[in-house]
Amino acid sequence: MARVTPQTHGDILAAAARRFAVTGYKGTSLQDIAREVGCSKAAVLYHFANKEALLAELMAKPLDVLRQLDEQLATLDGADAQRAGAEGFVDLAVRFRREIALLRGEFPELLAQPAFAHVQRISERLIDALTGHTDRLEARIAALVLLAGISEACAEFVDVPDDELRPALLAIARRTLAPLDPPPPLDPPVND
Amino acid sequence: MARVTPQTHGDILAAAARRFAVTGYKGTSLQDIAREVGCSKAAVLYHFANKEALLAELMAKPLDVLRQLDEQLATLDGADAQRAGAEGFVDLAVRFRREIALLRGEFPELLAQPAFAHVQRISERLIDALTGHTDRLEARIAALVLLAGISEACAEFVDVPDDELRPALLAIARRTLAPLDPPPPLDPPVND
DNA sequence: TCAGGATCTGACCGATCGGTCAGGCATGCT
DNA sequence: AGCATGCCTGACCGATCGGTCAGATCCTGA
Repeated sequence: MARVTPQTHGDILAAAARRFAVTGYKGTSLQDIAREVGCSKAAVLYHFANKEALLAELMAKPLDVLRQLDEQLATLDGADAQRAGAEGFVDLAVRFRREIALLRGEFPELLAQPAFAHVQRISERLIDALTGHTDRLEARIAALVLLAGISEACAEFVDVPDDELRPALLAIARRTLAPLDPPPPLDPPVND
Repeated sequence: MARVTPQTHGDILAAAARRFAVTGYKGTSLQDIAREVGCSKAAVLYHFANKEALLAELMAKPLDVLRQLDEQLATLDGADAQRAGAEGFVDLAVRFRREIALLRGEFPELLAQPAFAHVQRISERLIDALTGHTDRLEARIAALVLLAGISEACAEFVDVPDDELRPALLAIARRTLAPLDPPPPLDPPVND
């Protein structure tokens, strides 16, 4: 057998990303990953404590960026929050679209895993920002449509270059989000 | 002949729908379903040939409605197709949101199953209709964002009454879809 | 040269998966 | 009564899952 160097760690990570993106987290076995790398399943578990650790390492960077976006949004309000939330999430989604692809709707279950304990609350705050911190039902629905749609589109159009995907998604986001009642920017909106 | 059969068949179907919606298709075992019904796993497999047959029966009606929508869209063009596609899909998604919820991102894999062989092509034609049969990239992305977003929103807001969810989604769809009423003469306008 | 750590393997584990099977228990028909 | 049929069960099957383990192989430094 091909005896390879410690790049195996990275190889395993890359193979896992590829398989997860196609067959999902639950739908991908450690055997699948090992087969794609060309090593034994035991080798995979030598480099990673368990299957969840693999996922956690794959998602570490995007989760960190998401956390930064969350912090930034906490300082904004109204239309500013709306705009920054949309742009921030589009940037994040485009940049990490391969990582997003591998979550493929397993979100509800994966969020229950320890590694993603905080993501649920962050995404709720993100939706809140996208509504401009209003609580109108349609605004909340629009925000969720947008987040889920962008995620899915990024997973689907992995091969479209960033500089085509990003402006397209930004234009879509601008249209989708309901404009706050006062359209012009300089008016501080009222919070409840 | 048709004896007064216990409602076990329907009970199993309902239990499966509930479990699938929470833990997904792959994430739900026949044991789980049997436990929720209060019968044996073998009883589940007495009423349904296999796990896939359970899913197929759950999705039969929504799939039929989707097929009807596909037929209708084949007769339309341009803005008509766009409008009919959006309204038709919103209606379908709202009406069958519980069924949609149970697909929870397992779409890519489930579509590979025999029962859903044709769905892939239908959804491609639906996206095409939502673009007004243009092939601009942004229009295609917008259509996919909308379809995926609506599906997810319907799965998320299962408890919102139809007469609130439907108009909200229609308004969102109208905003999200790129307008093609003024036919694109030359270059699309550059923003920013 | 050789010790020792890093890397990797095959064999194996218990659990659970989807699915099969023979038979038990009612009930209704003749 | 006797029989057939619909409904359901527990026991069981092979496959696969995530994960463990003892040891083989490699590389490096003393």
